[in-house]
Amino acid sequence: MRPARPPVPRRPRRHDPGRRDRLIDAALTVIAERGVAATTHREIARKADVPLGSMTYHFASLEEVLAEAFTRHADSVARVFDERLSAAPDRAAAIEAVIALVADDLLGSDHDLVLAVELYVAAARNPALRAVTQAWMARSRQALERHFDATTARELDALIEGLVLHSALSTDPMTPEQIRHAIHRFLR
Amino acid sequence: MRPARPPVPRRPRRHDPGRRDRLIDAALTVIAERGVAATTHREIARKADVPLGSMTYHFASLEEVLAEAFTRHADSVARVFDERLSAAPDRAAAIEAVIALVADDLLGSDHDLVLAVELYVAAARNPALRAVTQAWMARSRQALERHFDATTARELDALIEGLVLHSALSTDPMTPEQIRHAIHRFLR
DNA sequence: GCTTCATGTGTACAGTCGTACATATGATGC
DNA sequence: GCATCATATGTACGACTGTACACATGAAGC
Repeated sequence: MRPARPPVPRRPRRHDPGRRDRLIDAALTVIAERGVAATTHREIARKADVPLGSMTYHFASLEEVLAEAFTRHADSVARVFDERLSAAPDRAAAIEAVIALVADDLLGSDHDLVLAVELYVAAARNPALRAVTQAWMARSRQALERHFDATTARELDALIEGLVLHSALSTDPMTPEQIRHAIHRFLR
Repeated sequence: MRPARPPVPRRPRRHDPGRRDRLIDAALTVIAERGVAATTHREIARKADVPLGSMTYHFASLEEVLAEAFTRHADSVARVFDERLSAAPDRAAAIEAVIALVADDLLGSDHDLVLAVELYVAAARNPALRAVTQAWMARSRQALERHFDATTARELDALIEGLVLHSALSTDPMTPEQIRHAIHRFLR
């Protein structure tokens, strides 16, 4: 008799609803840890512990994965932004909310920090991602406009961006007190 | 007789001193046009119109090319920064110099804009490039300190960063008047 | 003029990539 | 139970990558 075909260790099929979601999360993890440049089908699949073929089944292209991942990330950051600001009863509280946003939420997590910058360069080349970025910016500006006039909101948004980016790239990041000082100075 | 080996059109050897410099410039062009991710030995060689082998002769690795390119770019931007600010006789002129820097130099050239963001993400993963970024930041802060105290210089530097980045990514970039307004507001 | 060797040129190689696709399997609706 | 088909899995393919390297050539020093 012919020997049974050699025992190719085919991994058992898994019932895995929500795998697509997990893949998007895995993609975000890979982007944050390794950068968009190193974010490949294979790397994401490895992180999520699924076979390569699963990527092409759930996504039409790598671009689609990136777009979905960044959209999810921007949504989650924007949500925090909204919550912090809508919880502020007055302007003074709003200023504190902004300071907390920058010092705690944005600078508190290297993860988020890197994701933002990665999104920026990706957006520079990819129209779909540029749309994600713009929706994100519009949303945070809108949140600021709950408490500040449109011009102030726009300028403040830019200042926040600068403070975060500047701190992110510095070996000597600004302290929360320095952040507070800069924001108060602008809004004084 | 054996036919002469088919006429492989070997390109004539060129006497080309300064080729290494041209390659670094070509690398900057490729980075600006296509992004770090698409910046390959072959792409740079094509842009500079030299054979692939020339890349590995002049540079030990692609990383080395990127580091040299970004260093050159940072130097050239920092030089403009220095010149604008050292030409300002007083604080009022310095403020105008800063406005001109942002509105004309930084936002005036998509090229420079993209290079800055590309450098930021590359720096996030590459220690050599992080050093380049930090030297650049230190230098621009130092230029600002000709006219402003250290704290103001640092905050202003961050604001500039934010204004530039924010405008770069927006479909609706700030006008020079809006830039002027934001900077005056901060320094008022 | 001859030698030397820095510089210039072409090509090969092994690895990784995105994507396509053939095949397997079990949850679901009947 | 049975059929269906969305989902899961493994693999193949051509394209492109960084890098190594063999060979060519002519400028520079003697």
